Amino acid sequence: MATIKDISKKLGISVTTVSRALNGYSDVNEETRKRIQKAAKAMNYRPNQIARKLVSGRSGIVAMVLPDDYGITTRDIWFEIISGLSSEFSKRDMDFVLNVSARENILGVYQRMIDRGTTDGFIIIAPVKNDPRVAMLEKHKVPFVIHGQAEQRFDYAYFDIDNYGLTRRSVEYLIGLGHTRIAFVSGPKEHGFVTHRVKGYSDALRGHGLEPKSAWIRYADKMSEDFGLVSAIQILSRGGEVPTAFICGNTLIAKGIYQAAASLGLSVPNDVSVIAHDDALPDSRAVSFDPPLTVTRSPLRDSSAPLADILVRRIQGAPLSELQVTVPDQFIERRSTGEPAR
Amino acid sequence: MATIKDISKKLGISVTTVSRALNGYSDVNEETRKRIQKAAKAMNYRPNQIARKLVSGRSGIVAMVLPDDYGITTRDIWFEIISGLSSEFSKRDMDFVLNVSARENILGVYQRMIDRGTTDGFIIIAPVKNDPRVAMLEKHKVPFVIHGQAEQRFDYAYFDIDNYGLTRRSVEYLIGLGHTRIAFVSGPKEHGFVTHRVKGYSDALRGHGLEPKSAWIRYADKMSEDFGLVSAIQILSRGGEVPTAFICGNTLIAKGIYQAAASLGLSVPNDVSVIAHDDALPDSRAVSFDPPLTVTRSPLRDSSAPLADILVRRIQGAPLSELQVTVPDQFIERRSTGEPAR
DNA sequence: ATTAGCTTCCAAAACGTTTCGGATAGTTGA
DNA sequence: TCAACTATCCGAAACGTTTTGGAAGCTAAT
Repeated sequence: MATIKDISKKLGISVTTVSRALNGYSDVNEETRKRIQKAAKAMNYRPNQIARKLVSGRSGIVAMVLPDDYGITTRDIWFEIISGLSSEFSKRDMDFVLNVSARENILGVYQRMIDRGTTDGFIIIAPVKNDPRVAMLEKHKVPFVIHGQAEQRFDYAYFDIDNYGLTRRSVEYLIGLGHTRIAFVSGPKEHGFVTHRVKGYSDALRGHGLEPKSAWIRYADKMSEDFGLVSAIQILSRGGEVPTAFICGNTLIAKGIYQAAASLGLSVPNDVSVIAHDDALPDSRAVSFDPPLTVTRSPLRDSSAPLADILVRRIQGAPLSELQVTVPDQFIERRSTGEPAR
Repeated sequence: MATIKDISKKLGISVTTVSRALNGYSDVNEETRKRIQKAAKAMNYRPNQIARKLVSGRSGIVAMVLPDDYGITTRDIWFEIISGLSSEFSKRDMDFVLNVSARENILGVYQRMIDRGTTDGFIIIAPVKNDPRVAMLEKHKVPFVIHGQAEQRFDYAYFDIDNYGLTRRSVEYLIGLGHTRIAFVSGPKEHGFVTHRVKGYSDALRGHGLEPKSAWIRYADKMSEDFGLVSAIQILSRGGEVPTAFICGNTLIAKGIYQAAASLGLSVPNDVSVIAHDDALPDSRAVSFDPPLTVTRSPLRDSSAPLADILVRRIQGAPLSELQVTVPDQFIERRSTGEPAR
């Protein structure tokens, strides 16, 4: 592999100048730069990343650590995230290191990677309250970006959708249709996004003089079709008042609720309206539900590029204030929502 | 972070000796070594991998590139492989870089990674005939290991199960039970493992004076439940002779065949025997089929460690002859196979 | 004619290791 | 006593970059 020295020797130009020419510094004559670039291309020169890292202190390597169980949803979510991130970092000429390990070893993996010091930064997904990963990375001053918001604090880089607003708008929309009894089926309590969604849901209800009922708020360990099915049947077959609408943490839960409704002889949307948040995974398409599902939509795939950007800029030392991004989602009205029966 | 120099300075011992002490060379007094080790621990010294790599010429990084479509089976297979490999390399203090990209860009990704030169070696999975990835890596003399065997050639490192023997034994077993009409539903023709399996299947039949019928050999683009279902129905509802047994490339196909049998009012194993190859993915457990599925079994998970070993040794320059491994599988007789009806 | 400033270049140091080729002192063998 | 070993240590070079701190030459302003 050609090195910078080879170019320098061949052209009779100092190593310094070659380096600076190739790195776009302004203190080299445009003509010399051209010559150098031409030679570099001719000799198929590629900067040795290792050497570069030794002096710059950076490796161009970022990492993500995943649990080997399904996590809160399905492997499809992991895969979607992995795909997006790996290709985004690849575009930026960085290496995306993945480690999948047993949940109980994850902190150990972080420790080892931090110790080895080959990793410029980490991406953290599915943050929980007082996330120990965050604590560890902060302690060692390793840059990271969180997908989602874990804490009430705001001194870290994150990218998130507007979880609060998303349920808030769903509730407003349903109330607008005439609903007053609205259930919410979401994910595990300890996850930040769930907290925010519940708050958005509750605030919206209270804003219209309705008091949220705890029996109508369900927290899944795993946001699956099964959980949607079970929750809906439990909620709908309990004595007394039943909800006329369901808000779902994802489309899988919605699918379970469709099934529950069918099993109970109820129709969507005539008897129950259903609305879900849609991560737009390639496999479960809300539009091909029957009836097509009304959603708040923010494609998971769209988070990859911003996450990569934020992490890169964090590594370069950009101020935190620029690295805290919340994006709006899209509200898509379809046929799973309508006026309540009576 | 403490460096070797800090230790050297603190102890008044040369950098060389510190390095050699820590790396277990014999030309350092045991007592000095103790002192150095103690100091290293006290100062929380971790060798800087990057610096180490600069001199050794290796990066400690291996990579795998995957297509972003489902590939021949499901994402679960990818995830299983990724999990296994990433944790194996992690154990070896190496970084596992993953890149998921559109199928048509994969060669470009390889090219870029090769050019950057930060990758010590690659793992190639699901090889096809005249695989362009193999050609490219060979051309650039980059070490790699193949999961499976792609070619008739034998001058590359690979790890594989005995695909030929696996179908061969399945056929022998079924013939032993009295079957003479046996179908085989497998994966895409261009994949090496399919070729080998078909050969094992055909050879076994011919060995007993039976001629394989091309109508009873099915090649799936995607080894899915759907393909099993469709294939079985097509084969079983065709006029004339129908098979009394099915051999399946994986358990998903078997599941499809179970469903086809049920739909056609046929019983497993009374009307059709079913036997499959089982990669032992955590989600689809052959033992909980109804009836439990007879399989040739070789857990995909078990291939991670050997693959990692082989690649590491390839990178270190071990001779190819030691790096070509085929492992036997386990034959597990369950209740999906029996004597043919008449 | 001097100073200041700009453009263009470069030698050398630095990053943190490993490794090469000794050097020193003590011990052994003849 | 001298040569040959052995055990233990070390200086310096090397890996391929980037960065620091000028230097040289030229132009423009004073």
